[in-house]
Amino acid sequence: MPHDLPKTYDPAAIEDRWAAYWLTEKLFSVPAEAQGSPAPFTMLLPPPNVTGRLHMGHMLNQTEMDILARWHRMRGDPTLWVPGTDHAGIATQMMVERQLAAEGTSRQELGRERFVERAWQWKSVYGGAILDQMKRLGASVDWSREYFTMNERLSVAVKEAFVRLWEQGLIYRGNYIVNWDPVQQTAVSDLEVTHQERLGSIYHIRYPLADGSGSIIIATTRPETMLGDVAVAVNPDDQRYQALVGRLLRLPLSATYDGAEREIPILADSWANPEFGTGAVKVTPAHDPNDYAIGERHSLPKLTVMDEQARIDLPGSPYHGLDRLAARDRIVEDLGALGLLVEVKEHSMSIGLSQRTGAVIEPRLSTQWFLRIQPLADVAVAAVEQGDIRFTPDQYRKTYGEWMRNIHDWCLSRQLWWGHRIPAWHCAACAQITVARNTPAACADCGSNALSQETDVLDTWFSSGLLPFTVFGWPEQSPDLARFYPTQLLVTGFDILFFWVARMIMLGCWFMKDVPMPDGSERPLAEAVPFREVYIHALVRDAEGQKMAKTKGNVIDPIEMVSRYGTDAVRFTLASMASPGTDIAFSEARTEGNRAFANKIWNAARFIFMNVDRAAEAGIPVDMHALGSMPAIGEDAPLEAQWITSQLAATAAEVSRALEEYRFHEAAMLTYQFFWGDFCDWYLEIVKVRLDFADANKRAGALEALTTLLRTFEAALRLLSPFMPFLTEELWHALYTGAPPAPSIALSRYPTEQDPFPRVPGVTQRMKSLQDLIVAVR
RNA sequence: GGGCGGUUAGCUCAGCUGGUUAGAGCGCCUGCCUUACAAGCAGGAUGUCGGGGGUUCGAAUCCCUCACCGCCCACCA
Repeated sequence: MPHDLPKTYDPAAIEDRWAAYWLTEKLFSVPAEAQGSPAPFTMLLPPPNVTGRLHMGHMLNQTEMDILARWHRMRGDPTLWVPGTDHAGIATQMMVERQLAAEGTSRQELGRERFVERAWQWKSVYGGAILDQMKRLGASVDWSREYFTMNERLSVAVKEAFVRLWEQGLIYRGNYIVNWDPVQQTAVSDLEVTHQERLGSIYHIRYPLADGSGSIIIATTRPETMLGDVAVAVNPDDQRYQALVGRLLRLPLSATYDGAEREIPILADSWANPEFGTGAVKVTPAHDPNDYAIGERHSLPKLTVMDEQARIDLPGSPYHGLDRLAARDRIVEDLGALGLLVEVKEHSMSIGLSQRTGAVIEPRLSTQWFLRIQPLADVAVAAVEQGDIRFTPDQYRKTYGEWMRNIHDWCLSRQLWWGHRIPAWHCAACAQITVARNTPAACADCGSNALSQETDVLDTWFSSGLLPFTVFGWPEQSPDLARFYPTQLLVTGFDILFFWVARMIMLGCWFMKDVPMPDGSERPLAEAVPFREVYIHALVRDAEGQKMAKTKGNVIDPIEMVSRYGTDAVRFTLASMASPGTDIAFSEARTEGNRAFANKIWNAARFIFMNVDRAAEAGIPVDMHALGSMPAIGEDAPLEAQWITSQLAATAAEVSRALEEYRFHEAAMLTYQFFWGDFCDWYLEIVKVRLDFADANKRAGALEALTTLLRTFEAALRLLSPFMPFLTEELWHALYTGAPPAPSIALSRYPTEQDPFPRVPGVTQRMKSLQDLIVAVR
């Protein structure tokens, strides 16, 4: 019997069951048809990496999105929430390599083809685990539309996007200085480099003039790069050096690999800062971005002196084969022996580290593929400035704008094996490049068939940046694309504002402006944007407000929390702390409190069901399905009935208002206060005395009270449902004794200010007097 | 070097566009197994809202300033 609930709420007993039910019944699948119906509410789930497990940040993200999705769905909006996972190039490749290392083998030993196979195996195991965890959290996504960023369909779209950009002249390939990760041996973008303040040394080194008439002292933090020096620059306005400009220096140590000491010029360049060091700066175009720029300005040669692993690459030299740091020590030593090391000082500097591997980034000259970003950035700036995309909190609009206005070309290529391979083919005969959607039979230039495909893959964020339209079938003009693009809202963390949000805006606006509207008209920018709104949430920290990190050992596993307190309690905790713009200090104590809240609701249901049963025993069964057609609460109804229904209406209105502005904490607290404070503490206590079915004289009143109680409770469950989907689903079905009016409470309607009960004016004041009286008596 | 956020009860945090005795959870104190719930009920204590100055009839809330904490961005050897 559904009314026979255990005394204590046990989430584990019901959550798996409902998660499976929502899945098998495909409750949240949305067809593309239904033209002319209300505008859909569409969201794209930020795809988790297939590298491992979900963390608290994912759970916060999914909780917020799920609350909004369920709320919109219950308000009657066709709601589509698309889930998926990301192949996460570097991150996944590293995991697989680590796994191989544990097996005593390596990527190189396996070869590209078999390595990629292994990566796919990894994906099916760990990608699957992540999806299972999402299901456990109750995310009301449309599983029929689930994607993986390297699926065949998405691969086609990625190639199409790349080829189009190439055809538009926006992609170029060239030898430029890039951020090089010597551990993964790949280029990474500026965003993938994190900077850390570290105390190092600055070395003052004497470079003698070629004619022996004197010397100049340069300052450097990376003496090993002097092997690739091609000049020394001084500021044109620097009085100290004006006479030396144009003269030649003999580069120390260069005789060891060049036969004789190489002569390099002193040149004037305003980059040299007279205030810094000695005012004279060595120029190494192949190993420093600033020096590269100087080299370009003065047409200097670019000498590469390090290999892919950041070892000195100068055959014949005593430094050959040494790691850059070992080489540094050796060079400093040698300079000292030569009497050319003038001074070594401690120096605090910002050092670039690879976000993924932690390796010190080595600026390196290499051939890479770039996207000319300015035209895309211009459109992306316009979209936000015109208000076609709105940020919450608004401060991120500014952050975004500043980044977008100072953007650099995007290095798209990665020297990895796991990822979308660049659709370009090199001709062995004429060395030309053929970029094509499908493997070309012959070189587009000379017709030779000696073609080999480019070995580089694309930056992961290139494919994920296309997702808002590729998930809906682009480049096909599919019904999904027509119906669901642009998406309504993106919910994500600030950590991927530039990586992902900004890229989606650029690529979405750029490609979609060329796709006509469903009626054939030209697409305005407001309809080309990938989403109309962005809600950016903060970080989930531990209870002490510390950032969670494996090294600190304070990482909280959401799945563990869920199995201990129930998904609803954890969700509610996150929601009740999710204030826009503020980090969340996840507190287990608070989660316990919310588990108590779930238990409170559970027991309120038990009390109500007990009375329904008592009424039935007294010969007055209540038909839940008939409650909707009962007259509304009138002025002749008891005060507490008028009051609780008014409170419900007011709360429903306020919750909706809070959710409209993404004030999750407020929405959650409102439901909490209504349910516990108003409904349980006051209303239930007062109504208890009326529920006397034994006394025939009181039966009419008792039945009326029970009716209002049931109607209010049923509406309260719906009010709470987006926040606590499992518990409310269970109780809602129980309330209807297993025969509910809809397959799920998620498909019922959200309470509004009018529905189910209109507010009664003045009742709050009258109730307040009664409450004051009762408190006084106590 | 730019930019942003924070500083409110013992702890973790709310307090939106300024308005009656500043709130929540947990913790603490007192009394209750009242037949929905001890993961509960009733009651209680606790805050010169970081310091200073200003605007206002009125400021935790707006402005200035100082202090401390945190974050983001940036090619200064």
